Amino acid sequence: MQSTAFSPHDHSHCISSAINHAQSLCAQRGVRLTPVRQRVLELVWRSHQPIGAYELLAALAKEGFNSAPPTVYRALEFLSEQGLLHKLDSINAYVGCCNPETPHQGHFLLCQVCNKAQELESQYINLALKVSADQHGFEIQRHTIEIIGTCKECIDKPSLSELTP
Amino acid sequence: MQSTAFSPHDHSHCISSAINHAQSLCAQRGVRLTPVRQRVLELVWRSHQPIGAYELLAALAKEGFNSAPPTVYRALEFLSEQGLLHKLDSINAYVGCCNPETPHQGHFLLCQVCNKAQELESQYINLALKVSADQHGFEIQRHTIEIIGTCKECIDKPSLSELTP
DNA sequence: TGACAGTTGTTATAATATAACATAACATCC
DNA sequence: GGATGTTATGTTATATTATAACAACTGTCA
Ligand SMILES: [Zn+2]
Ligand SMILES: [Zn+2]
Ligand SMILES: [Zn+2]
Ligand SMILES: [Zn+2]
Repeated sequence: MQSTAFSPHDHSHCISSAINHAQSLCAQRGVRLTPVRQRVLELVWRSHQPIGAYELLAALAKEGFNSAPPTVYRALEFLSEQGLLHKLDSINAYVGCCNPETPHQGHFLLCQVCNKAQELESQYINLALKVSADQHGFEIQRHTIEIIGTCKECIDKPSLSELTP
Repeated sequence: MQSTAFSPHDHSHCISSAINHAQSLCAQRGVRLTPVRQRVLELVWRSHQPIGAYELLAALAKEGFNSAPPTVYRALEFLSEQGLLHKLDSINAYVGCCNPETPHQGHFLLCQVCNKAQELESQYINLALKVSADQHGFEIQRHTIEIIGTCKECIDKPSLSELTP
Protein backbone atom coordinates (compact mmCIF):
# COMPACT_ATOMS: atom_id res chain seq x y z
CA MET A 1 0.00 0.00 0.00
CA GLN A 2 1.57 3.26 -1.08
CA SER A 3 1.32 6.49 0.88
CA THR A 4 -1.90 8.30 0.21
CA ALA A 5 -3.83 11.36 1.25
CA PHE A 6 -5.69 9.14 3.68
CA SER A 7 -2.75 7.78 5.63
CA PRO A 8 -0.60 9.80 8.03
CA HIS A 9 2.36 11.43 6.35
CA ASP A 10 4.56 14.49 6.40
CA HIS A 11 2.12 16.86 4.80
CA SER A 12 4.48 19.83 4.85
CA HIS A 13 6.37 17.90 2.20
CA CYS A 14 3.22 17.70 0.07
CA ILE A 15 2.79 21.45 0.35
CA SER A 16 6.37 22.48 -0.39
CA SER A 17 6.61 20.00 -3.23
CA ALA A 18 3.39 21.31 -4.77
CA ILE A 19 4.48 24.93 -4.54
CA ASN A 20 7.95 24.18 -5.91
CA HIS A 21 6.46 22.28 -8.83
CA ALA A 22 4.01 25.07 -9.48
CA GLN A 23 6.73 27.71 -9.47
CA SER A 24 9.01 25.88 -11.84
CA LEU A 25 6.17 24.85 -14.15
CA CYS A 26 4.83 28.37 -14.39
CA ALA A 27 8.34 29.68 -15.06
CA GLN A 28 8.83 27.05 -17.79
CA ARG A 29 5.52 27.92 -19.37
CA GLY A 30 5.97 31.67 -19.15
CA VAL A 31 2.86 32.21 -17.07
CA ARG A 32 2.71 34.15 -13.84
CA LEU A 33 2.14 32.53 -10.48
CA THR A 34 1.08 35.80 -8.90
CA PRO A 35 0.75 36.21 -5.12
CA VAL A 36 -2.98 35.58 -5.04
CA ARG A 37 -2.64 32.54 -7.32
CA GLN A 38 0.13 31.07 -5.25
CA ARG A 39 -1.73 31.77 -2.04
CA VAL A 40 -4.86 30.05 -3.35
CA LEU A 41 -2.75 27.07 -4.31
CA GLU A 42 -1.22 27.00 -0.83
CA LEU A 43 -4.66 27.20 0.75
CA VAL A 44 -5.90 24.37 -1.45
CA TRP A 45 -2.91 22.35 -0.32
CA ARG A 46 -3.42 23.07 3.38
CA SER A 47 -4.96 19.62 3.54
CA HIS A 48 -6.10 16.76 1.38
CA GLN A 49 -9.67 17.79 1.97
CA PRO A 50 -11.05 19.51 -1.10
CA ILE A 51 -11.94 23.11 -0.29
CA GLY A 52 -14.79 25.26 -1.59
CA ALA A 53 -14.39 28.56 -3.40
CA TYR A 54 -16.06 30.59 -0.68
CA GLU A 55 -13.99 28.96 2.01
CA LEU A 56 -10.90 30.02 0.08
CA LEU A 57 -12.36 33.47 -0.27
CA ALA A 58 -12.83 33.77 3.49
CA ALA A 59 -9.26 32.66 4.09
CA LEU A 60 -7.95 35.20 1.58
CA ALA A 61 -10.03 37.94 3.16
CA LYS A 62 -8.49 37.23 6.58
CA GLU A 63 -5.07 37.74 5.05
CA GLY A 64 -5.90 41.07 3.50
CA PHE A 65 -6.33 39.87 -0.06
CA ASN A 66 -9.14 41.15 -2.15
CA SER A 67 -12.21 39.19 -1.24
CA ALA A 68 -14.74 39.32 -4.00
CA PRO A 69 -15.74 36.05 -5.68
CA PRO A 70 -14.08 36.79 -9.04
CA THR A 71 -10.71 36.92 -7.32
CA VAL A 72 -10.83 33.34 -6.19
CA TYR A 73 -12.63 32.00 -9.24
CA ARG A 74 -10.01 33.57 -11.48
CA ALA A 75 -7.21 32.05 -9.46
CA LEU A 76 -8.94 28.67 -9.53
CA GLU A 77 -9.40 28.95 -13.27
CA PHE A 78 -5.73 29.75 -13.79
CA LEU A 79 -4.55 26.93 -11.52
CA SER A 80 -6.92 24.51 -13.17
CA GLU A 81 -5.74 25.48 -16.65
CA GLN A 82 -2.18 24.89 -15.52
CA GLY A 83 -3.16 21.47 -14.17
CA LEU A 84 -2.22 22.47 -10.64
CA LEU A 85 -5.57 21.54 -9.17
CA HIS A 86 -8.78 19.74 -10.01
CA LYS A 87 -12.38 20.52 -9.31
CA LEU A 88 -14.54 17.79 -7.82
CA ASP A 89 -17.93 18.31 -9.40
CA SER A 90 -19.79 16.08 -7.00
CA ILE A 91 -18.99 18.38 -4.08
CA ASN A 92 -18.11 21.71 -5.77
CA ALA A 93 -14.69 21.76 -4.21
CA TYR A 94 -11.09 21.97 -5.33
CA VAL A 95 -8.09 19.81 -4.58
CA GLY A 96 -4.43 20.06 -5.47
CA CYS A 97 -2.94 17.86 -8.17
CA CYS A 98 0.17 15.82 -7.29
CA ASN A 99 1.28 15.41 -10.85
CA PRO A 100 0.80 18.67 -12.73
CA GLU A 101 3.65 18.15 -15.20
CA THR A 102 1.53 16.07 -17.53
CA PRO A 103 -1.94 17.54 -18.04
CA HIS A 104 -4.60 14.98 -17.30
CA GLN A 105 -8.10 14.41 -16.07
CA GLY A 106 -8.09 12.97 -12.59
CA HIS A 107 -9.89 10.05 -11.04
CA PHE A 108 -10.65 10.50 -7.37
CA LEU A 109 -11.41 8.55 -4.27
CA LEU A 110 -13.37 10.75 -1.90
CA CYS A 111 -13.88 9.67 1.70
CA GLN A 112 -17.16 10.77 3.23
CA VAL A 113 -15.84 10.37 6.76
CA CYS A 114 -12.57 12.32 6.72
CA ASN A 115 -13.47 14.30 3.58
CA LYS A 116 -10.08 13.71 2.03
CA ALA A 117 -9.58 13.08 -1.66
CA GLN A 118 -6.98 10.87 -3.27
CA GLU A 119 -6.23 11.12 -6.94
CA LEU A 120 -5.81 7.84 -8.77
CA GLU A 121 -3.63 7.07 -11.75
CA SER A 122 -5.38 4.09 -13.18
CA GLN A 123 -4.80 3.10 -16.74
CA TYR A 124 -7.43 0.40 -16.17
CA ILE A 125 -10.06 3.05 -15.59
CA ASN A 126 -8.93 5.03 -18.61
CA LEU A 127 -8.99 1.90 -20.71
CA ALA A 128 -12.44 0.88 -19.50
CA LEU A 129 -13.76 4.34 -20.29
CA LYS A 130 -12.13 4.28 -23.71
CA VAL A 131 -13.55 0.85 -24.55
CA SER A 132 -17.06 1.97 -23.62
CA ALA A 133 -16.72 5.20 -25.55
CA ASP A 134 -15.31 3.41 -28.60
CA GLN A 135 -18.23 1.00 -28.62
CA HIS A 136 -20.46 4.01 -29.19
CA GLY A 137 -18.10 5.77 -31.60
CA PHE A 138 -17.81 8.47 -28.95
CA GLU A 139 -14.80 10.75 -28.82
CA ILE A 140 -13.71 11.59 -25.28
CA GLN A 141 -12.64 15.13 -24.47
CA ARG A 142 -12.69 15.09 -20.71
CA HIS A 143 -14.33 13.29 -17.82
CA THR A 144 -15.48 13.49 -14.25
CA ILE A 145 -14.67 10.35 -12.27
CA GLU A 146 -15.38 10.55 -8.55
CA ILE A 147 -15.67 7.52 -6.31
CA ILE A 148 -17.34 8.34 -3.02
CA GLY A 149 -17.04 6.02 -0.04
CA THR A 150 -14.95 5.30 3.02
CA CYS A 151 -11.17 5.15 3.10
CA LYS A 152 -9.18 2.40 4.77
CA GLU A 153 -8.12 4.62 7.67
CA CYS A 154 -11.70 5.55 8.42
CA ILE A 155 -12.84 1.95 8.18
CA ASP A 156 -10.09 0.84 10.58
CA LYS A 157 -10.22 3.63 13.16
CA PRO A 158 -13.56 5.28 12.73
CA SER A 159 -13.01 8.36 14.86
CA LEU A 160 -9.34 9.29 14.70
CA SER A 161 -8.44 9.67 11.08
CA GLU A 162 -10.48 12.83 10.57
CA LEU A 163 -7.70 14.68 12.32
CA THR A 164 -4.64 14.04 10.19
CA PRO A 165 -4.05 16.63 7.46
CA MET B 1 -24.07 -0.55 -32.74
CA GLN B 2 -27.14 -0.57 -30.54
CA SER B 3 -29.73 2.20 -30.51
CA THR B 4 -28.73 5.06 -28.27
CA ALA B 5 -29.86 8.46 -27.16
CA PHE B 6 -27.62 9.88 -29.85
CA SER B 7 -29.06 8.07 -32.85
CA PRO B 8 -32.48 8.78 -34.37
CA HIS B 9 -35.21 6.63 -32.86
CA ASP B 10 -38.87 6.62 -31.90
CA HIS B 11 -38.55 8.73 -28.80
CA SER B 12 -42.23 8.55 -27.94
CA HIS B 13 -41.50 4.93 -27.14
CA CYS B 14 -38.78 6.01 -24.69
CA ILE B 15 -41.24 8.33 -22.98
CA SER B 16 -44.16 5.94 -22.68
CA SER B 17 -41.89 3.12 -21.60
CA ALA B 18 -40.33 5.29 -18.90
CA ILE B 19 -43.69 6.44 -17.58
CA ASN B 20 -45.14 2.93 -17.61
CA HIS B 21 -42.13 1.58 -15.75
CA ALA B 22 -42.35 4.39 -13.24
CA GLN B 23 -46.02 3.80 -12.59
CA SER B 24 -45.68 0.08 -12.06
CA LEU B 25 -42.52 0.44 -9.95
CA CYS B 26 -44.10 3.03 -7.70
CA ALA B 27 -47.20 0.87 -7.33
CA GLN B 28 -45.03 -2.15 -6.44
CA ARG B 29 -43.09 -0.15 -3.90
CA GLY B 30 -46.13 1.49 -2.35
CA VAL B 31 -44.92 5.02 -3.09
CA ARG B 32 -46.96 7.70 -4.79
CA LEU B 33 -46.19 8.94 -8.27
CA THR B 34 -48.19 12.14 -7.72
CA PRO B 35 -49.13 14.43 -10.61
CA VAL B 36 -46.22 16.80 -10.13
CA ARG B 37 -43.76 13.92 -9.77
CA GLN B 38 -45.04 12.23 -12.90
CA ARG B 39 -45.03 15.50 -14.81
CA VAL B 40 -41.43 16.21 -13.81
CA LEU B 41 -40.48 12.74 -14.99
CA GLU B 42 -42.25 13.35 -18.30
CA LEU B 43 -40.47 16.67 -18.69
CA VAL B 44 -37.12 15.05 -17.97
CA TRP B 45 -37.94 12.48 -20.62
CA ARG B 46 -38.95 15.05 -23.23
CA SER B 47 -35.52 14.50 -24.68
CA HIS B 48 -32.24 12.80 -24.05
CA GLN B 49 -30.73 16.14 -23.18
CA PRO B 50 -30.32 16.45 -19.42
CA ILE B 51 -32.50 19.28 -18.11
CA GLY B 52 -31.82 21.72 -15.30
CA ALA B 53 -34.01 22.19 -12.24
CA TYR B 54 -35.00 25.73 -13.12
CA GLU B 55 -35.82 24.79 -16.67
CA LEU B 56 -38.16 22.17 -15.27
CA LEU B 57 -39.58 24.76 -12.94
CA ALA B 58 -40.34 27.11 -15.82
CA ALA B 59 -42.07 24.31 -17.72
CA LEU B 60 -44.15 23.42 -14.67
CA ALA B 61 -45.10 27.05 -14.17
CA LYS B 62 -46.41 27.29 -17.75
CA GLU B 63 -48.69 24.36 -17.04
CA GLY B 64 -50.15 25.87 -13.90
CA PHE B 65 -48.21 23.80 -11.41
CA ASN B 66 -46.78 25.40 -8.33
CA SER B 67 -43.57 27.03 -9.38
CA ALA B 68 -41.34 27.52 -6.38
CA PRO B 69 -37.98 25.75 -6.34
CA PRO B 70 -38.81 23.29 -3.56
CA THR B 71 -41.53 21.81 -5.74
CA VAL B 72 -39.16 20.67 -8.43
CA TYR B 73 -36.31 19.75 -6.10
CA ARG B 74 -38.66 17.58 -4.06
CA ALA B 75 -39.88 15.84 -7.17
CA LEU B 76 -36.31 15.34 -8.36
CA GLU B 77 -35.32 13.96 -4.98
CA PHE B 78 -38.20 11.50 -5.03
CA LEU B 79 -37.51 10.38 -8.58
CA SER B 80 -33.83 10.03 -7.84
CA GLU B 81 -34.49 7.95 -4.73
CA GLN B 82 -36.70 5.69 -6.81
CA GLY B 83 -33.92 5.34 -9.39
CA LEU B 84 -36.08 6.93 -12.09
CA LEU B 85 -33.54 9.58 -12.97
CA HIS B 86 -29.92 10.52 -12.43
CA LYS B 87 -28.25 13.83 -11.76
CA LEU B 88 -25.22 14.73 -13.85
CA ASP B 89 -22.97 16.60 -11.46
CA SER B 90 -20.71 18.03 -14.13
CA ILE B 91 -23.58 20.05 -15.62
CA ASN B 92 -26.11 20.23 -12.77
CA ALA B 93 -28.79 18.60 -14.86
CA TYR B 94 -31.07 15.61 -14.68
CA VAL B 95 -31.71 12.78 -17.09
CA GLY B 96 -34.11 9.85 -17.09
CA CYS B 97 -32.89 6.37 -16.26
CA CYS B 98 -33.72 3.60 -18.73
CA ASN B 99 -33.33 0.81 -16.22
CA PRO B 100 -34.88 1.88 -12.92
CA GLU B 101 -35.82 -1.64 -11.79
CA THR B 102 -32.40 -2.33 -10.36
CA PRO B 103 -31.01 0.61 -8.40
CA HIS B 104 -27.59 1.60 -9.65
CA GLN B 105 -25.17 4.41 -10.16
CA GLY B 106 -24.96 5.39 -13.78
CA HIS B 107 -22.05 5.98 -16.11
CA PHE B 108 -22.72 8.57 -18.77
CA LEU B 109 -21.55 9.67 -22.16
CA LEU B 110 -22.37 13.35 -22.58
CA CYS B 111 -22.11 14.97 -26.00
CA GLN B 112 -21.06 18.61 -25.94
CA VAL B 113 -22.47 19.23 -29.40
CA CYS B 114 -26.02 17.85 -29.19
CA ASN B 115 -26.09 17.91 -25.37
CA LYS B 116 -27.57 14.44 -25.16
CA ALA B 117 -26.59 11.93 -22.50
CA GLN B 118 -26.38 8.18 -22.88
CA GLU B 119 -26.20 5.96 -19.86
CA LEU B 120 -23.71 3.09 -20.07
CA GLU B 121 -23.90 -0.30 -18.46
CA SER B 122 -20.27 -1.24 -18.37
CA GLN B 123 -19.11 -3.93 -16.02
CA TYR B 124 -15.58 -3.12 -17.21
CA ILE B 125 -15.85 0.36 -15.76
CA ASN B 126 -17.31 -0.95 -12.52
CA LEU B 127 -14.55 -3.52 -12.31
CA ALA B 128 -11.81 -0.99 -13.01
CA LEU B 129 -13.21 1.28 -10.31
CA LYS B 130 -13.46 -1.60 -7.87
CA VAL B 131 -9.89 -2.72 -8.54
CA SER B 132 -8.56 0.78 -7.93
CA ALA B 133 -10.62 1.20 -4.80
CA ASP B 134 -9.57 -2.22 -3.48
CA GLN B 135 -5.92 -1.35 -3.96
CA HIS B 136 -6.44 1.44 -1.47
CA GLY B 137 -8.69 -0.53 0.85
CA PHE B 138 -11.40 1.94 -0.09
CA GLU B 139 -15.06 0.99 0.25
CA ILE B 140 -17.21 2.38 -2.55
CA GLN B 141 -20.62 3.79 -1.71
CA ARG B 142 -21.46 5.68 -4.87
CA HIS B 143 -19.80 7.36 -7.77
CA THR B 144 -20.02 10.06 -10.40
CA ILE B 145 -18.79 8.91 -13.81
CA GLU B 146 -19.35 11.35 -16.65
CA ILE B 147 -17.51 11.17 -19.95
CA ILE B 148 -17.75 14.40 -21.90
CA GLY B 149 -17.01 14.53 -25.59
CA THR B 150 -18.59 14.21 -29.01
CA CYS B 151 -21.02 11.50 -30.05
CA LYS B 152 -20.77 9.54 -33.28
CA GLU B 153 -23.72 11.33 -34.85
CA CYS B 154 -22.19 14.73 -34.17
CA ILE B 155 -18.81 13.63 -35.49
CA ASP B 156 -20.41 12.32 -38.70
CA LYS B 157 -22.90 15.10 -39.40
CA PRO B 158 -21.78 18.09 -37.44
CA SER B 159 -24.81 20.32 -37.87
CA LEU B 160 -27.90 18.10 -38.14
CA SER B 161 -27.93 15.83 -35.15
CA GLU B 162 -28.71 18.58 -32.67
CA LEU B 163 -32.29 18.37 -33.85
CA THR B 164 -33.37 14.81 -33.07
CA PRO B 165 -34.95 14.31 -29.66
C1' DT C 1 -64.01 11.72 13.98
C1' DG C 2 -59.31 12.44 15.21
C1' DA C 3 -54.62 11.34 14.91
C1' DC C 4 -50.94 10.60 11.97
C1' DA C 5 -47.83 10.37 7.98
C1' DG C 6 -46.89 12.10 3.78
C1' DT C 7 -47.20 15.71 0.49
C1' DT C 8 -47.51 20.35 -1.13
C1' DG C 9 -47.52 25.59 -0.62
C1' DT C 10 -45.00 29.60 0.64
C1' DT C 11 -41.42 32.70 1.98
C1' DA C 12 -36.99 33.45 2.66
C1' DT C 13 -32.23 32.57 2.22
C1' DA C 14 -27.91 29.88 1.39
C1' DA C 15 -24.34 28.42 -1.68
C1' DT C 16 -22.06 28.52 -5.98
C1' DA C 17 -20.62 31.06 -10.01
C1' DT C 18 -20.33 34.67 -13.72
C1' DA C 19 -21.03 39.23 -16.39
C1' DA C 20 -19.47 43.63 -17.20
C1' DC C 21 -16.68 47.26 -16.90
C1' DA C 22 -12.99 50.06 -14.55
C1' DT C 23 -8.27 50.28 -13.01
C1' DA C 24 -3.62 48.74 -12.29
C1' DA C 25 0.64 46.25 -13.37
C1' DC C 26 3.72 44.58 -16.59
C1' DA C 27 6.10 44.09 -21.02
C1' DT C 28 7.80 45.80 -25.36
C1' DC C 29 9.03 48.89 -28.71
C1' DC C 30 10.42 53.31 -30.15
C1' DG D 1 11.62 57.41 -20.54
C1' DG D 2 6.99 57.45 -22.69
C1' DA D 3 3.46 55.36 -25.75
C1' DT D 4 1.13 51.22 -26.40
C1' DG D 5 -0.80 46.63 -25.98
C1' DT D 6 -1.58 42.79 -22.92
C1' DT D 7 -2.43 40.58 -18.75
C1' DA D 8 -4.11 40.76 -14.18
C1' DT D 9 -6.87 42.67 -10.55
C1' DG D 10 -10.64 45.53 -8.38
C1' DT D 11 -15.46 46.39 -8.02
C1' DT D 12 -20.34 46.11 -8.44
C1' DA D 13 -23.99 43.68 -9.62
C1' DT D 14 -26.36 39.65 -10.83
C1' DA D 15 -27.15 34.82 -12.43
C1' DT D 16 -27.61 30.07 -11.22
C1' DT D 17 -28.34 26.23 -8.26
C1' DA D 18 -30.16 24.50 -3.97
C1' DT D 19 -32.09 24.31 0.83
C1' DA D 20 -34.31 25.79 5.43
C1' DA D 21 -38.32 26.48 7.91
C1' DC D 22 -42.87 26.40 8.77
C1' DA D 23 -47.82 26.38 7.36
C1' DA D 24 -51.53 24.07 5.04
C1' DC D 25 -53.54 20.34 2.80
C1' DT D 26 -54.57 15.18 1.66
C1' DG D 27 -55.12 10.53 2.27
C1' DT D 28 -55.28 6.55 5.52
C1' DC D 29 -56.71 4.08 9.17
C1' DA D 30 -58.12 3.26 13.88
ZN1 LIG E 1 -0.16 15.46 2.29
ZN1 LIG F 1 -11.41 8.75 5.38
ZN1 LIG G 1 -35.43 8.42 -26.88
ZN1 LIG H 1 -23.93 14.60 -30.12
